[in-house]
Amino acid sequence: MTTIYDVARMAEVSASTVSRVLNGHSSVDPDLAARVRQAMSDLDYRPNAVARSLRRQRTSLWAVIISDIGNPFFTSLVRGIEDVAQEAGFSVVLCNGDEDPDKETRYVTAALAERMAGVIISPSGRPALINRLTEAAMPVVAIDRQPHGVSVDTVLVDNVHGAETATAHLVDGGYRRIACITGPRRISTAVQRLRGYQQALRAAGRSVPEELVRYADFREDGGYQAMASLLHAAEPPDAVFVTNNLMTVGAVECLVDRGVAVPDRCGVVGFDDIPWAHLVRPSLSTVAQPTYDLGRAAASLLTERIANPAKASSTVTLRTTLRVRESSVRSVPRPGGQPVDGRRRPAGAR
Amino acid sequence: MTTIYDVARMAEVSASTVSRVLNGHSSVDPDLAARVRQAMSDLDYRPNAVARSLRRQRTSLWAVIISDIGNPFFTSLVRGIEDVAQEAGFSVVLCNGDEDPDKETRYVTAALAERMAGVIISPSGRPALINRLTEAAMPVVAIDRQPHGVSVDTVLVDNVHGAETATAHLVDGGYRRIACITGPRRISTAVQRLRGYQQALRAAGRSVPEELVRYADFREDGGYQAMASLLHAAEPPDAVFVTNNLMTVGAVECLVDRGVAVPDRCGVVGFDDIPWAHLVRPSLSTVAQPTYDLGRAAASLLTERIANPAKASSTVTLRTTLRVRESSVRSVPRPGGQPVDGRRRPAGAR
DNA sequence: CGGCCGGGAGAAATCGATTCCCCACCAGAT
DNA sequence: ATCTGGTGGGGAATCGATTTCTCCCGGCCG
Repeated sequence: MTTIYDVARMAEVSASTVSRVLNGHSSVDPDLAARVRQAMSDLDYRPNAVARSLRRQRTSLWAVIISDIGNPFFTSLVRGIEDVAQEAGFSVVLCNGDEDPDKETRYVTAALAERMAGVIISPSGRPALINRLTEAAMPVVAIDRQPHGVSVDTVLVDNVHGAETATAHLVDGGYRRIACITGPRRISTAVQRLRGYQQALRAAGRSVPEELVRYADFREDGGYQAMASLLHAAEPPDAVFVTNNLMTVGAVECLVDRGVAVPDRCGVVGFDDIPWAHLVRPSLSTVAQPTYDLGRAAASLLTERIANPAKASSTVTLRTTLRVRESSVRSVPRPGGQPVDGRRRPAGAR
Repeated sequence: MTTIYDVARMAEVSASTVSRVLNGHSSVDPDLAARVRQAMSDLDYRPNAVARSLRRQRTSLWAVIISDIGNPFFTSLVRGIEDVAQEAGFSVVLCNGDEDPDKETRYVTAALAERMAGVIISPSGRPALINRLTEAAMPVVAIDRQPHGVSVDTVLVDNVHGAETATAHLVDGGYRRIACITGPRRISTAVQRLRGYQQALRAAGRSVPEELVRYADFREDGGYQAMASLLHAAEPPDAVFVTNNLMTVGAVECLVDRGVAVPDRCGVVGFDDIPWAHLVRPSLSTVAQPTYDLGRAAASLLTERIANPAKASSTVTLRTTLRVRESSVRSVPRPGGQPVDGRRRPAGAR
């Protein structure tokens, strides 16, 4: 592996001069600079980023710790981050926390040990991890979820508003008993989306049916179970608002399995889009998050934080968009009516 | 930031001893070791991985460069890699090449500059990138696609066999004019899957209908266009084998848009599973790849290569599994018959 | 004409951990 | 009692870049 000294020897200058050419911090005689550049290309010299990081006490890598690589929510988010990072001269490495606190801890440890330039994290667990980062003076941006009791730059969507819009859409569609499947009480997004649902019902002059609210785990199977439980209620719902994409998939599977026609006997709106929402039959109405822009916003906050570690932390909130598809629009707007064309399987199929 | 010298001072030993305790390479007096460990925990000492890497000339990070973070093929692959990496004491960082040669190049450059311990790459472009890695003596494993003209450890699936099985399944189902939508000729998987299709037809005593083969780009839209083109053929196909997941989605969309009933007027089998294949209506028959095991196999090869850089490179090939769902099984096995219950939309809907 | 200023380049210190080298010490053998 | 062999631990070199310090030289001003 060629070093800066090899280049210096070949160009007949000192290593200091090579470094100066490399970084352009100080002016160098054009002739010398040309010789150095020639030598660098002749030797195919690649600076050792490890040595540079050690001396500079910072790297040019960002760690992006996401909670589930399989959740499509993150794919365009990551693109947004990457695009901004690249403009700012950073490289992005993805760490798959996988909703596993141990794994998440390991990646936070690695980010600290490797002295990465910054961390963008979608915090799945308790706030202690974020504290470890901030205590070590690591620039951090939290994304998607608001960490409790920690002062840190955060990027969120307007969960309350998005949930209100979705619920209001179901109300407008003539659905009368609207249920809600939400996530764990300790997670801010679950709480806020539930609140939006409640506010929309109250705004429409309805009471909030506590017996139609289920707390699940944000996973596909949790959505399935919660939907099954709702169907066993004394008076089952005729519509459901589900607060994340994987649980929406589970809920729809449950409805299909039980032969409940969507959207006619039960309307469905989910929070957070999925890429194949239009392929699923019935296609799913969703509250789409501006994932690419979330990524860009988080990355911008991180660059600012790195440039100015002392600045007060801020929160950026972006708006969601309601995407109305088939699952929330009755083919014939007949409140309480019979299914019209909803069955995709023989009745009674399990 | 506390260093090894702070620990040494507090424990009243030399830095060498602290290092020995840290790494356990040499035996240290138990009393001293205890003092050192106490000091490390008192000071909350975290070794600086950058300094360690510089001295050791290697890091404990693997770069996994995938061609498209949005393709579900990679999600469980990455889990397989992570599980093995963790056992071997490595951390995995994901790099999203995004089918963009420039991005891929940047990540390869970063992996080299950061002197990462190894690289697992799903090569999207030309083999020059892999050469840059091997020339720099970087341990590399290629996954999914066989790079041309480079000697490198590789993990593949048995594409020919998988494609044969899928095509044979369509033959057995009574389909008579079976088309194939494959990928670019320069990509090994596209070629092999096409070959499997051809072999299965010949094995069944059929001729290979060249006019029913389309070369597309492995993207959703490419699949859509190819399917549209097939439907315009003089004698359209009554079944299609599609050689990757995104193109399968596109092909099915096209069939739905044109009101062609799946599976009755046109059977579909795709190569490579998608997580929501069972939710799409009709649910999609696919050739599933053992993605988790592919990841494990790649990671194992990489650990071996790192342990023994001189060993001859090898190729591991894993078997695929045919998942038969609705899209390839006629509700009534009536070769050439009319659609039975296939229409999900009014005929003629675009 | 002399001193001061500033630009440009080399020498050397530095970042923090690892590891080679060597010394001190102790046990066992001659 | 001396020599040998082995072990444990400290000192210092090392990894490869950056950055400070220092020196030299030329130009400008008093």
